[in-house]
Amino acid sequence: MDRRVTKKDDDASGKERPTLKTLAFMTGLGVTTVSRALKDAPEIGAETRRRVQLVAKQIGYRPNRAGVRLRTGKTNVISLVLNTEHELMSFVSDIIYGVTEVIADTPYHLIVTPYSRSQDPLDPVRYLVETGSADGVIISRTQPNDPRARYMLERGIPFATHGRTDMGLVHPYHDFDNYTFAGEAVRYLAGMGHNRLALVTPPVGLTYYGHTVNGFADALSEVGASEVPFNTVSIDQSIEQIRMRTAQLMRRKDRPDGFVSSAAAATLAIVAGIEDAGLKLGRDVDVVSKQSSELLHLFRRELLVVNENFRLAGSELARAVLGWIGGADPGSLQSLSTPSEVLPYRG
Amino acid sequence: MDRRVTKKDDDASGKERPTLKTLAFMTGLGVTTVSRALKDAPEIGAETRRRVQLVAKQIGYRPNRAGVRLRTGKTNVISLVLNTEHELMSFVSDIIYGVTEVIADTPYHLIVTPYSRSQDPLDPVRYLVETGSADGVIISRTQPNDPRARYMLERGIPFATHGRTDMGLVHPYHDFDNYTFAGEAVRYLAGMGHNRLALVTPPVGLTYYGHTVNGFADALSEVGASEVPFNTVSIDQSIEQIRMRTAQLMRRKDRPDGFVSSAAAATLAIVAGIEDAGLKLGRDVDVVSKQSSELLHLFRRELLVVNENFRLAGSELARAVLGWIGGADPGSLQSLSTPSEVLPYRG
DNA sequence: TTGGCAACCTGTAACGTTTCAGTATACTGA
DNA sequence: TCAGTATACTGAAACGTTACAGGTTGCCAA
Repeated sequence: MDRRVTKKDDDASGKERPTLKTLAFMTGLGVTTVSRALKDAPEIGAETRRRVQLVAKQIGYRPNRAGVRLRTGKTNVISLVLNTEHELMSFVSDIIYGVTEVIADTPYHLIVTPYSRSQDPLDPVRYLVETGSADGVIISRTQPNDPRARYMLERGIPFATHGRTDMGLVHPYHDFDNYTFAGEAVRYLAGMGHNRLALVTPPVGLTYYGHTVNGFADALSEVGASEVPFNTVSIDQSIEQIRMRTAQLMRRKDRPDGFVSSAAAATLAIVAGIEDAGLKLGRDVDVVSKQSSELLHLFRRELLVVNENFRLAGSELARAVLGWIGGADPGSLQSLSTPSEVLPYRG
Repeated sequence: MDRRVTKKDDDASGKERPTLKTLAFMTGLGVTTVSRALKDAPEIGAETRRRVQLVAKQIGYRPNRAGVRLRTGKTNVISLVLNTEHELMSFVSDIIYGVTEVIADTPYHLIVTPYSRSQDPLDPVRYLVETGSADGVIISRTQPNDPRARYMLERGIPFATHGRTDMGLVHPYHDFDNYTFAGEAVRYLAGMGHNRLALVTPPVGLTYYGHTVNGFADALSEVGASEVPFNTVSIDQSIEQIRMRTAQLMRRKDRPDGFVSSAAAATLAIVAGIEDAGLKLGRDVDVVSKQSSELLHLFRRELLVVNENFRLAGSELARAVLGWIGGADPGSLQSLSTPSEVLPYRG
């Protein structure tokens, strides 16, 4: 009387999650046939195919990820590799949302792989590749000569970078055109009559540092303005540091009359520093800043902003990796986002 | 001469990723023994155990996640379920970082499962449970009577909620003490001589809406101040809406002389609205606001802030789920974070 | 009639892991 | 001496999937 339900004969019970075996039992077909029917293999009769797919839909069959992964090596996972130590990167959530928007209609899951400042940025990437934990990887904080990109290219794992590299190697990327941004910012400030400009740069070493610096420099000479060196500051420093150094700078006789800032958080600090020095934004000095959400104009109306859409970046990056996984030419999966024009406050 | 490398005999080649079979071959033991030795099973001799573990470390053995998952059902995945439609939730990245901090030393991966406003919030949770995609789940935007919590409790899947429920059911949570926050804010404003206060509430329907409203109301009657109703506004409305409604409110004769705001982004809008109405913060009206990063004092020095640490929330939530997965009593995995005191600007 | 072939379908093995049900050996106590 | 038992190990099976190497029809051309 001890009738235990063994795994063998409860296929039709409907309580357990259905597998191919369940479907095979219900349709009277073999497991192989069912598997093929579900993926529209050509050697399956049209009617059988329909029947299987109907039943599968009815009982809510979903392939077991572990089974597929074990058998095929396909993980259906995209990994977003993030540095967790740069505090004010609120845009991270935008990128994540952008990515999830794109993969929502796919079988892919998004895993977030963190690394901290103390680690080699290559570590998490190496981990992902060695353990085969993802079909595709998205990295940010890209460098001109990026060991992670090189590594993944060698290992043949699809990836996309947020920001370009400069190694003569081709791979998918999405980037914001920071050269144009910095140039437009300079031209705008020059148009307002400013001619002593300071640049708040991206982190030294990242590719877009170079783009920004070049755009700034080229436009400066184009409009005949001069640069007030401000090399001690970059956007991944702390608010306090940026603020203090800005105040120092602004108390000097040869202070700038315009700033170009690569990030909204840094801009808050810059403005605080300007005001610490007893100067007034919009009168003594103007600031053009990138921002990723519409907050800067609430902060100070005098600010001049250029919008960067990180949700878009996330979507483009996801599309790029998926494209590469799907076999597209990596060279065709590169995109560059054009800055909006410089926007003053409009009440 | 067509010596193909078959899977059978390349175990010692060192090129492929090592498996238990590789270890078994190298140590001369059986696969079972190796498996047990690696997890410190008692029936393995001490010396064998050491030997196996040494070799495993040497060749960098890592268990194949798909194999484990298929065999045991254990995914080693925690899922963070997020609403992607609430734009200004920059704190999301803090929560993510908090979670990753805790799971960094574990075999767990973090997957981000999104849902949009149009969907039933139960959908993503149902998906996770039905497909067995995670060992544990973290949800936010918790409601007093939360169908997701009820569902997961029924299905017996470990989870933690950001925010409490009120269903008489016990489960792990982390929450910020918004009752105390609102109360302290009111007392502080009263101490400054304000007695006509408005509350910018959390989204109606979420548990902490109630906490906040109650803390506000109780403290109001305690200090003998009165409420200026501002029910048309809550913090997940758009900046523009909040700003406009605040301006409307502030142009009325019976305008408030103090605000308590539940989120930094909303506070920016409130201040903009106040200024739109031609009034001055710190003279005509004061605002106490929660914030998750140190930005509000840069925005306006007159603001009064209370800090809420979302990175801590993420860590606590991760600890809670892992604890439950590990068999701890869910009732012991609840934590409440106490607000800092109300902080004025200190130059 | 027969051989060939196309169309459809099937069983078996394998991916890497853990669990079950053992086996072999050495030691214990009577 | 011998049963009993503790210790240390092992092979086979199973999780759900896909790839490989067939198998069975039925039809057509020779």
